[in-house]
Order: sequence, then structure tokens, then C-alpha cells
Amino acid sequence: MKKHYVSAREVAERAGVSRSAVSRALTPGASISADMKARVIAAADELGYEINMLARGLLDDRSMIVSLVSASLGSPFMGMMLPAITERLIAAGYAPLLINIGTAPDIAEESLRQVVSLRSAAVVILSGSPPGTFIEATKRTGIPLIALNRDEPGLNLISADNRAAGRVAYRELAETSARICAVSPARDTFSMRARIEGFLSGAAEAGHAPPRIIRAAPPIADSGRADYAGGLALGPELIGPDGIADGLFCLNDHIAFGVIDAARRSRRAEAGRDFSVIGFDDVPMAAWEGYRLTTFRQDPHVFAEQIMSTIARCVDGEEEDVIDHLIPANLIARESVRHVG
Amino acid sequence: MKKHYVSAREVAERAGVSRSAVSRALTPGASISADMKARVIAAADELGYEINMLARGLLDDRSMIVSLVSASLGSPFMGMMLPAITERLIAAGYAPLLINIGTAPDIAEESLRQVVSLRSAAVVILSGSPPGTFIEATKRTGIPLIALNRDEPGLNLISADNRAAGRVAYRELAETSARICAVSPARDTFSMRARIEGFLSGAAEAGHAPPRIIRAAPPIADSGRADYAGGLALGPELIGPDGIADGLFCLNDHIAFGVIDAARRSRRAEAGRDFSVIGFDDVPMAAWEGYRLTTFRQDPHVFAEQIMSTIARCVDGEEEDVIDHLIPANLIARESVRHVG
DNA sequence: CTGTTAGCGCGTTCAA
DNA sequence: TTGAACGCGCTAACAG
Repeated sequence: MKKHYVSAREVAERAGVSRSAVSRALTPGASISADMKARVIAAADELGYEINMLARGLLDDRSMIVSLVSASLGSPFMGMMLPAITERLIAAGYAPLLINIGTAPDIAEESLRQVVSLRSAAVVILSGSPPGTFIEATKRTGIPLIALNRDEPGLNLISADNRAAGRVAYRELAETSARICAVSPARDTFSMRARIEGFLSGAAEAGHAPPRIIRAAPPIADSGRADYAGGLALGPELIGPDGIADGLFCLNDHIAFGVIDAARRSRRAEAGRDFSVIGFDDVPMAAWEGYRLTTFRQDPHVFAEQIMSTIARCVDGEEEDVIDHLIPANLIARESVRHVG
Repeated sequence: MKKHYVSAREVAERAGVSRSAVSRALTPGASISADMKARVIAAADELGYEINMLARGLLDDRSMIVSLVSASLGSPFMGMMLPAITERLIAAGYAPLLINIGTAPDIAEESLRQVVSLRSAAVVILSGSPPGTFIEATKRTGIPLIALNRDEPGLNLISADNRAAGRVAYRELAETSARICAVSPARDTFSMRARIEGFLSGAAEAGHAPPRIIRAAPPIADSGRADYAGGLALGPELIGPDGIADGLFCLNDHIAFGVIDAARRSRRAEAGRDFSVIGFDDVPMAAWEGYRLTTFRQDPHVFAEQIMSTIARCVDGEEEDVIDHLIPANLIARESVRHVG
């Protein structure tokens, strides 16, 4: 109970071979006899040996750690992405490190230190805008940087096809609604802008006047319910007899939930009957009885898949050029959009 | 652009001192003159030097990595815990590693390998039951193991006071309801059992007959909506004129949402008017207009706080004995419980 | 107070 | 094919 971790030296002694033989036995493609390889592996198994990733990483200044950066760890979108991504990373032998930059800015600095000093194999920005120091540091150290749903030149980009989704949303609403508008969250992001662009171009293609874009009021305090609260507050002026709209594209599901609840309470108006709503994200709740929300789904597994192949490309390939990949966002039709006729 | 990372050696050369002087300048409490310390730190800042945690950890077989193990990364409970815990860990200089054991069992083995081979400073089990190999490995290597809401002898335990909450739930419901029962999720856990125990003892203390405990049907496929679907399916037989209950303790919020939606649809019965419901977890949605759910809150920051102090205890202290700490679960009163009178 | 030396565990030379 | 020696970056023990 004194020495806790078993080292390659002990394996070598046990197997009666040199220490470098152990390295060779565990290195694919190293020149070693079948006999010796078997002996070493047997000894390693008996002792429960596992390579020390700290020492291994020290050699070529690269660990098997992939840092996941998020500004909104608790959001439903993260709740969908995190399981998919971590599963794939772990299966590929990577260790996912979680970086929470949602709160204080000094936290971001501290976590950047972690990322670099642990020699991350890659950094994936899942949400939010990391401080410039983050991008600068990864550039300087050569750590590959992958960003989701962002638009930063010079780094690897993976985004949902927000533009296309916006166009589909407009066309869908135009089938049954005349007074159409979009509702965006208080905080503007690249994704939101792209969705709006697509929405506007959908109107233009239909020969309609540009629809109004309404922005929710900034949240008072709790960000966990900001979007819902925004939709709830906007609902009354949007929906109903004297409301300004009967067809809504809410830029995320939570805004839609807020609008639906507000309409229900103040006007007794029901989505799918009195007006149409389309959301974005397909959070689990969108399928619930109380909402049955028609919404766009950005498949987390497709994102994860693309992240993995990008990491592989950056790590073993010597290619310097960055990728810019688009993931389809599919409309999940439920009952919050009125039927034709 | 050839050498990516700056080492202590380079800092030493820049400052015109020995390499060990650099270590001393950065080690609190080392014996070094103020003049030299200033020179070293100046050089370090200029070059952007940061300690290589891989090399540092190699020395005493311990990294600053804390592994977070979860079987349900996407659950609302995790969505609340993760931000709180990672924020505290990072602020304290630790790097949170995410281990997803929710899916395939071979993934669990692979991630265990990561945890050990990266020399984690501690392992925190947030949810789910890790395979025995996990516990065995941490014991063997001496990595401190902290488990949330579990009951495993021999490791550090932090739990919400589920028993006390169960008793409060019964007493609260008994104020206005005569036919009281509890609804548990399909999958049984330590937390759920403790809540039920407290619920039953609450009934006993009131001199009432033991309330019925209903278990939701096991989910078909998608675990993300399992609890909601369970509540939804159970709703009709529970609530209403010919239902068996008018006071429900749902062992988590999502079950409560399902029951509420079911009652609304099939009986036009409203929680807080026609019957009472109490949930557990206080997920953000519990505060929404559509539910206004009275529920128990296990404060994530209190959990995080306790995790941090336990880690500190395990790391620098030499104490071998494990802790067993209880966190209060507070009732958040909203409108899903009928008023007295 | 400072510089030199040793060694953590690993992969990879270089010689045999 | 195999073993011995080296160096990755760091801290701690030792010597001055």
C-alpha cells in the first residue's frame, strides 16, 4: 500500500526484460518479437499497468485532453451536446476537460491557464465568446481550436445551417399566417443573426415585405430563465386580437415556451389553433404535452461526429487550413403550427 | 513559431539566473530574495511562461485534475450542478474532467483508464453507479472518491437530506389532502428510497395509514423524457373524480410535470386548485407559468461548497476517515399545493 | 540565499 | 530484435 501506481519499470522487472521493451510492446508497429511482446503484456495485465499520461504527454508536449469551453453549461442545448460529445471523445481515447467561462472573467483566465499548461490536444468552443486571450494563446501554442456556431476567421468552424432553417421557418409560417415576425433573445449571437438573415431572405423570395424582428428585453438577473421570461413578457403584445402577429419564429425553444404560456394566460389563445409558432433547438420539453412545439433540431451526434473528424484532421494531419462545416437543421413538425386549410 | 511552449529554462536564461531559481520564485514560501524573485517574475511575464502541469504532476503522481463522473450528463439536475461545481473547481486551480458513464460499459472502462492515468487529484461521482472497478481502482491508487446522493460505505458521501424532505412533503400535503400518495421514477436510486422513507415516516408521525407508493412504468427508449412520460401515463389513474389521489409527492420535478399535464388534458383538473403536487429538484421549469410547481431545492452551490472542502480535506490532510455530510433540501412554495381553508 | 544535481515515467535514439 | 543511455520540464535535496 505504499507505492500506488505501477510503472513500466516494475512491469519490466516482472517480465524479466528491459524497460524499453515495455514501451515497444505497447507501441503499435514497434519492432519486437511476438514472444517478448506476449510476456510483457502478460506482466502488464497482472500488475494492472497503465501508461502514465502525464509522462507520455511530457515527451511531445501534447496530452490526450480535449478542452470543452462553454459559457452556458446548464443550458438545455449543452444538456444535449455534452453527452454526445463526451461519449465520442472518451471512446476515441480522449479526456474531455470542462471549461466554464460563464461567470467571472478572471475564471476564464484561470481556465485558459489550465488548458495550456495541461497541453490540451484541442480546444472546442461550444458556446459563448471566449476572451481574445483564448484565441491568441491557442494560436501561439499551436493548439487546434474548433468553434461551434460562431464566425471567427482563422479557426475551425462547425455550425448548424441557421440560414437555411430561417428560410424554411418563413415559408412554413407563410402557409397559414399573414402577420409574421421573428422573436430573438436579448443577447445577440452569430447563430441568431444567421437565423434572422435566412428568415428575411425567405420573405424576400416569397415577394413579401420584410417581417418584423422583435427582440426580447434583457434579463433582470437569472440567466437560466432569461429566454423564457423574455417570451412571456412579449407574448401579450404579439398574440391575440389586437396583437401584431399570428405567425412567430422564435429563435430558440424557450422563447417559444414563454410566448405560448403568455398567449394561453392572457388571451386564451392556443398555439397551433389561434396562431403558429416555430422554435429552435428541439429541447426535450418541446415534445411535451403542454407545448408540442414544431422546432428545428441540430443533431448533437452529427456535431459530435464532425468535431471528432476535425480533431483527427488537426492532430495527425499537417494541414494548416481550417475547415468550415455546415450541419443541417431539420424541422421537427409537431402541432404548434396551424394546418393548411 | 518553432517552439510553442516556453519552459522554465528559457525564463532562467532570460533573467540570467539558474533554472531552480525560477521554481523558487513561483513556489510560495520558498527562500528567495525579493530582488531575484522580481527579476524572475518579470522574465516569466514577458515570455508568457506557465508551469507545465504534466511535468509538475509527474513529480508527486498527482495532477490538478478532478474527475466528474455522471451517468446522466444531460439531465436538468446536472445542468444545475455542473456550472456550480466547475466554477468552484476552476477558481481553486483545479481542472474538471468530465466522465460520461451513461452509455456503454466499455466506455466506463476507458474513462476509468483516463482518470487513473492522468493521476486525478480526486474523483466525484455526481450521478449513477460506477462499476465496481471504479471504486476498486481509486482505493488501490489512493485517489479520494466523493459520491453525491449515494450510500456506499468506505467513501466520502454528500447527500441532500432526502428523508427530512420526504417528511416535510407528507406534512405539507396532509394539510389539504386526504388521499395522499408518492410517485417514484422507474429507476430506483438511493435518493428516491430515502425520500420515500421520509414520506412514510411523515405519515406514521401523523398517525395516518402508510400512503401508497406508485412507481412509473419503465421507459421505452428515450431516457431524456422518461420521467415526464411516466408521470404523463400515470396521471389519469391518479387524479380526478375517480382517481385514487388528491395529494401527490412526485419524487422529481419531471414526473410532476407529466402528472400535471395529464390531469389538465384528461380531467381538466388543475394542480393547486383540484389537487396538490410537490416535486423535487427545482429545475428552472418549475418556476414557469405553466407549472408554478412547489418543490424541493438542493442548492447546487451548497453541494459545490461541500465538495470543495472535502477535496481540500482529502488532499492536504492525512485523515483517512471518510465524511458523510447532509445538505438541507428546502421547500420552495409555489402554487401547485392547495391553500388551507 | 543561490546554483548544481538527481530523479519522476515515458518514448526514442544509438550500439550491440 | 534487444538493452543502455538520453532528455522532456519540473521540484527537492544537497552543497556552497
